[in-house]
Amino acid sequence: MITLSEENYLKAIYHLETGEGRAVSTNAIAEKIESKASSVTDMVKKLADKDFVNYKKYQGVSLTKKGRHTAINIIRKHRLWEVFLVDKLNFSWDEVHDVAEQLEHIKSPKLIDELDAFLEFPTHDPHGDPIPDKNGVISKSDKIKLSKAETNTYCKFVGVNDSSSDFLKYLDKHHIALGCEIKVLGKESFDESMTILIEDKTLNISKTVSNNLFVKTI
Amino acid sequence: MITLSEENYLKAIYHLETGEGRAVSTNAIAEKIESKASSVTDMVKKLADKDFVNYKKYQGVSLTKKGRHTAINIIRKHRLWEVFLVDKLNFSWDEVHDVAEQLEHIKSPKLIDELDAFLEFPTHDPHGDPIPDKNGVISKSDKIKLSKAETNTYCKFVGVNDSSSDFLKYLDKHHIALGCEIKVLGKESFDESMTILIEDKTLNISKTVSNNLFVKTI
DNA sequence: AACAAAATTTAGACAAGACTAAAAATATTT
DNA sequence: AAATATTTTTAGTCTTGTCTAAATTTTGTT
Repeated sequence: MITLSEENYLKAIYHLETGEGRAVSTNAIAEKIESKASSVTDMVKKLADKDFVNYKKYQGVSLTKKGRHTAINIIRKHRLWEVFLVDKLNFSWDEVHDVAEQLEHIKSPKLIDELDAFLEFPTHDPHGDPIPDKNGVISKSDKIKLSKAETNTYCKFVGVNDSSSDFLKYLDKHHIALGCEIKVLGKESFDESMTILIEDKTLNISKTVSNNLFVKTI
Repeated sequence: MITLSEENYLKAIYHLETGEGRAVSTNAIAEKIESKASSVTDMVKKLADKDFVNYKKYQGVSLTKKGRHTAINIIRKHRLWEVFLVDKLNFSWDEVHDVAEQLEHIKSPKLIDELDAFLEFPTHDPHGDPIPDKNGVISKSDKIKLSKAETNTYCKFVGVNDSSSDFLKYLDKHHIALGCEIKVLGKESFDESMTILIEDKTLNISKTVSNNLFVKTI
């Protein structure tokens, strides 16, 4: 049996591991999980005992196959619940995270598969992140950061990097919604801000914003 | 903030309190929650500190207004989730309990009201139990135990007393479903078994069964 | 009313998960 | 390569929720 706390650690380690190539540091986990490094050391030992992670003192942590599988399953649940909340219960994309953090820990062999079917097997959550399938396979995507797109190219907005409520509300305010078409009109070299055409309006966005929008060129 | 454990205690106390008229005993709570009396004493003190229950040493426990309100809200969540599982996710009525026990603890101001609306404001759960409304009001019903029904009366099956998986499967096997019409054909005085007509078939049921079926006379 | 039985509470212990402060190992700088 | 800074681990403590065993109160019986 896996505890709620253990699940949260695995999820954090998974996200850190896929960001960075190498073994995840104690400090990085502590920051992500908003705890202290000493607490992480304790928990990581427990996870290693249960064969969820590989751990050598002072050398960082990596997920085992079992650990990765478990983490992906939690992420699958999280994202499916997000789709449910938005599609069926009128939540907006900036409201779903905290509730999904709770729902992702519900344990039922049947529940998630039925939910998946009920939602008609969605492939992406409301923020554009891919939903792992039953076997833990995650579809790769050729999305890039908008900040990397060339001037005068057309692209489609397919996901966010930062899914904080504040950022999502900023996007709503400017009518930037998943699926929108964007034309890159130009970039300023001094502050790396960018001018884009979206929904027939020109808009100037900061580097921070363009770095947190994923697009596909079309 | 209320913990998961505290919520489970409140729910247990609520169910025991509405069964019996008087204050709930430590032992009764321990049995319901499958723990030990000493653990109950500890927890009950904490609940009293937080003004969820009234408690005097050796004198049993009763819910305060705040405690009852909290308990009813948990029961509302439990029953709404049960409806969701049965109506939308193809769970059968004997499969929902364990999952609903987990889902009832999800905290979100918005989630339950939206779920309620999504389910079109159901009044009863899949076992025939009433769903408290937003304000904690529970519809009273004139249901009686089938064992109390007179010979030769007609009635409608509206709820179960025992909602254990085994009992529910027994009912499924004999095609006894919520809403069925039942005619009481006779009772044996020596073992209090009962012969009924249901779905055009006669069936002999034990006292245990007739005691766990709620009906309304029609 | 006194005694036995049952129920309840207290005292002390334990596991999980977190923390602080101090020690140890690794990284970085000069 | 030594000195310093940073990171990580250890040691010891705390809280929550549970337990067992012993003590206490209440209840039931003669």
